[in-house]
Amino acid sequence: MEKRVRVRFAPSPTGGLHLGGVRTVLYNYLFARRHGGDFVLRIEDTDQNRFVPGAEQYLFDCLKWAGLEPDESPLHGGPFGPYRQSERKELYRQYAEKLVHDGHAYYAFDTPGELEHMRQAFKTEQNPSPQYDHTLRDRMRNSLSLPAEEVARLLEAGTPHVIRIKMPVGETIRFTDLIRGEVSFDTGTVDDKVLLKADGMPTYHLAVVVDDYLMKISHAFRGEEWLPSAPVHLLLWKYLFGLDQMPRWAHLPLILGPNGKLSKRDGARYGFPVFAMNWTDPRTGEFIEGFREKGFLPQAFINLLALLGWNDGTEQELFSLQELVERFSLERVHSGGARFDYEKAKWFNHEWIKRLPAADLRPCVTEILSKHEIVNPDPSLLDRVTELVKERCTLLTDFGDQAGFFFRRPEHYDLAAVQPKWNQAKQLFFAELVRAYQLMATWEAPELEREFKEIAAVNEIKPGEVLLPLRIMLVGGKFGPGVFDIAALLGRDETLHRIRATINRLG
RNA sequence: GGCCUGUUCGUCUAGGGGUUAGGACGCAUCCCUUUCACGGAUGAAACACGGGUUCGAUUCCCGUACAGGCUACCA
Repeated sequence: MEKRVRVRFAPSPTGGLHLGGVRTVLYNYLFARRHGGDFVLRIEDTDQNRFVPGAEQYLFDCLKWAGLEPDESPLHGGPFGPYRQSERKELYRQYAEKLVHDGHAYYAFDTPGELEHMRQAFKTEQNPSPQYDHTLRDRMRNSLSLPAEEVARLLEAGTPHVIRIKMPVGETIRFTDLIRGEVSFDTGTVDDKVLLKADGMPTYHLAVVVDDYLMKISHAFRGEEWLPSAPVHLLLWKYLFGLDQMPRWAHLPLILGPNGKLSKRDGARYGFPVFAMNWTDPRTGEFIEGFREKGFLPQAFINLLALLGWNDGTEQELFSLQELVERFSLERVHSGGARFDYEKAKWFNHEWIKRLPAADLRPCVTEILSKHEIVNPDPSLLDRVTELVKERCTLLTDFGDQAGFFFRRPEHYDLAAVQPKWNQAKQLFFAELVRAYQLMATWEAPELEREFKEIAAVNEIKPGEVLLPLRIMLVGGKFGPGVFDIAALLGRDETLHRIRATINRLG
């Protein structure tokens, strides 16, 4: 049977989608598209306590914005559904029972209190966090330590219990990670992870193995934080389905913040977004800023994330999603963690704003302008304005300041920059300029500039002395593109109006 | 503490037994520009440390240091 490439991303809907999460999705997506395979999204809603309303929809909204929509998911459906772990609950128990039956797992009846007691009792200087492992399991209450009759009686009585994997001793587990090569573990150092919880729900360890098998996943990418539990998963594959069926694993390097692993709190602390889109946790009211609302283009967001730990070996840094699909390869993913640099992130965004034509930017710019109470701008004017100012916009939100004055008269004028040097001569100059501009046959930037300079020459005024005042008159401050370009786009009536109005203000 | 994974300019990285160790962000200086940007030029800035292997190690091996992750009936 043909082995198809099927990659899987399995987030938990606990709220928010941070940089590392999006990058994992991205690499999944790129790999799947590159190899003509399927991108499967499974939702890890195992822990009822941490399930957050609205979080799943938020997740899909983020993926949609970034252009990384999966082929199979709770939302899209697919041939191997359901894709929500909670809806697959019934599936897992039989596999856990099979493991018990085959001697690879066991029932454990220890209560949370007893576990806590064990951790305290065996805690030493050398071993600050004792594990439920082969050295301790005989002293706990489980089907390995208890007499068979006792176990049967407890089970019969419906005593709450979990199923734990029985990690073997003295075996070396090896596997080849797609990114870091051969990785090995000594089974004796890994604890007896819970596979099936007392509420009947599987833990990630069991669920991911069972689902990857049932959903015919061929490649699984996840964060490096999962590496320590890889031996558990590998053993589960060996016991349940055979190692030859196991997907290829790739453990992605972590994304680091200014100090240590990037956390959602880093955003507020250092002033940059860490989630794809704005997210407010309904439980705590905690708000985390998103790249989208901060003014990032999805193209830039994808681009910067892809380059955080990967490059194609050339010096190219700007890639469209399509180009990434064509060039992506796991072999070129760096194995070390990458520190997120907001300055570089902004550079990517700036580059994308510059390279996108005005028409592509139109929806974003329109949205930004509407926040400045500018609605229904003339599309052709909007595009010309966008083209003119985009090179000075690093974030989309910059269009508010950079383009707003084309559609609405400035509210504030930096008169202080003009007033001290304002005099009779300049006043006369501008009066003459207004008269001349009224008579001009055309209204193009080069002619406006020529006329301006001629009048300045006649009045024996250096153009530089009246250029800044003109700028203040038109845009209100010391910013914006070339003054004559602005005047040209503003049109004759509006330009003259703003000049006259400001002259009056200057008295 | 134990286990796992990493380590090239401040940051992202290229490279890989012999290189003037390359690029990008950021920074600095200059040019262009009578605003701010864009663009152009130049500059400062790196192979964590110690052993080994080798004619030769930044590159391979072993240690050490440092960093990060994991060490839950969370994922």
